[in-house]
Amino acid sequence: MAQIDTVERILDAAEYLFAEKGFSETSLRTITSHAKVNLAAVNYHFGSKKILIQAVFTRFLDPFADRLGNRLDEIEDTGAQPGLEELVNMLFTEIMKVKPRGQNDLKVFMRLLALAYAQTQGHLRKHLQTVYGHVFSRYFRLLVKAAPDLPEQELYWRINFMMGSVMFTMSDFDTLNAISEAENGTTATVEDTLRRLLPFLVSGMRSPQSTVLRVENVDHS
Amino acid sequence: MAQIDTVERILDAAEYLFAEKGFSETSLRTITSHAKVNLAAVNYHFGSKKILIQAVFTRFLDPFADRLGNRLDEIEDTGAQPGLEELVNMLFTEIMKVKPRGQNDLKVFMRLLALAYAQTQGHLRKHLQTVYGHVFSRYFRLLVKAAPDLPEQELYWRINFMMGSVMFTMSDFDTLNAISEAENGTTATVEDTLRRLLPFLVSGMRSPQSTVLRVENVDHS
DNA sequence: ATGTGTTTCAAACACATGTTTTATTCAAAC
DNA sequence: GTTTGAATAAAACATGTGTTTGAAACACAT
Repeated sequence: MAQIDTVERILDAAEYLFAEKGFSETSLRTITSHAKVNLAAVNYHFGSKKILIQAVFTRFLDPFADRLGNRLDEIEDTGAQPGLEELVNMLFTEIMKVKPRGQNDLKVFMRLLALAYAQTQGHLRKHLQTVYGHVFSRYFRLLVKAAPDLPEQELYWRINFMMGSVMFTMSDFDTLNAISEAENGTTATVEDTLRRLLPFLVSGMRSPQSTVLRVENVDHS
Repeated sequence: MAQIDTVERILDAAEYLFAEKGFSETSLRTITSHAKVNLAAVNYHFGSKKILIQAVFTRFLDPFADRLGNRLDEIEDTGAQPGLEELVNMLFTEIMKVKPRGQNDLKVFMRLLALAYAQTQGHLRKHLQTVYGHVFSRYFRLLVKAAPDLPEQELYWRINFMMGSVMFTMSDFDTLNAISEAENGTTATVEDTLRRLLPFLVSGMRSPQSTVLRVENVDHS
């Protein structure tokens, strides 16, 4: 094969540009010219733009899900019962291990994840659900076991509150960081910010239920 | 003028469809046919699609910002120093007062807000910043005063963690609620979920700073 | 060298988009 | 009744899109 890295170059450019502008807003022509590749190469190698989008996610989500799965295996093997902080910390650690592709880095990874949620790209959500749903279900089950004894639906929502903090913060990281620099002269790395997130999230998960809602679920002690 | 409500009908349809699919993914033809209005009406009444997008936000953000501003005036007049929980509660209360337009409701409002952040629609962010930046700055300053004595940049990030939880949860509310129903047979209203958010966020804001940042070291190579 | 299957390339295709144009309709003012 | 200006309608416009085509270039085994 000539130009063995054509596929990789397309993926690198697509990854970067998707994170920058979104899926619909990034044309194949922008991608291919940025990757210094012929326009037809995308449809030749991938088949369609939809499949290219999925391929971008697969490339960094596959090893991520694998590593997360291994961690979960270890936990189940040792029969350990990790606590809330330990679990969140584990997830963050695996997130930070995501390998930068080309000039792309962790921010791109996080922004793509957030876009996958926000942008109503129906096929993408379905794709990610069927491919990675199993691993995340396992992780969620551990979270449920580790959480303080709250009603299941309370826990469910709190987990999503957590996800929201992480997704939003990371996807808008560059903007937020720029504002931070302008206002108090400090900048942060993605790792710094994840470390800041950890106690925030753990405290949120451990917070008492709102009194209004606790009415249905009275504790007479 | 004939058909006095043409503008309103366009705004109703656009609001609903933008929230459903996103801005780039919603064509003017979809909007006008949904609003039972001629295609050219959008450019005649608004000038361009970009301006239509901004108009959709202005219509529900103007009264919202006004009410929030009034609340802030009251606080400054009385010289009160509201606490964290009080402040967040105040914001949520104002959010829940946002009037449904046509068949649209609070979910549409929240989803549009989240889209404004996620979708890199540069002109929108700039527009919202210049029009509503002042009110939100006032609110943020109150938050800073109400927060426990943390370094300013710590506070800054935590406020954004909060925003993330709210935005993400509300923008994906329908999906999350559907999953909740499938898994434990319970559904929630937007109001329920905001009430659940309140203690979660307040606890997060009050969490101790992590002294030892115990995220494992990672080598990217 | 030759032949073969793969990859690249320029061009064209079919279609959807936002926008503009031109003509028509309509309600109210004179 | 006529006139005037705004609102609507249908059509065309210009452009950008994802995709397909068919020929050329290429690597490589025979």
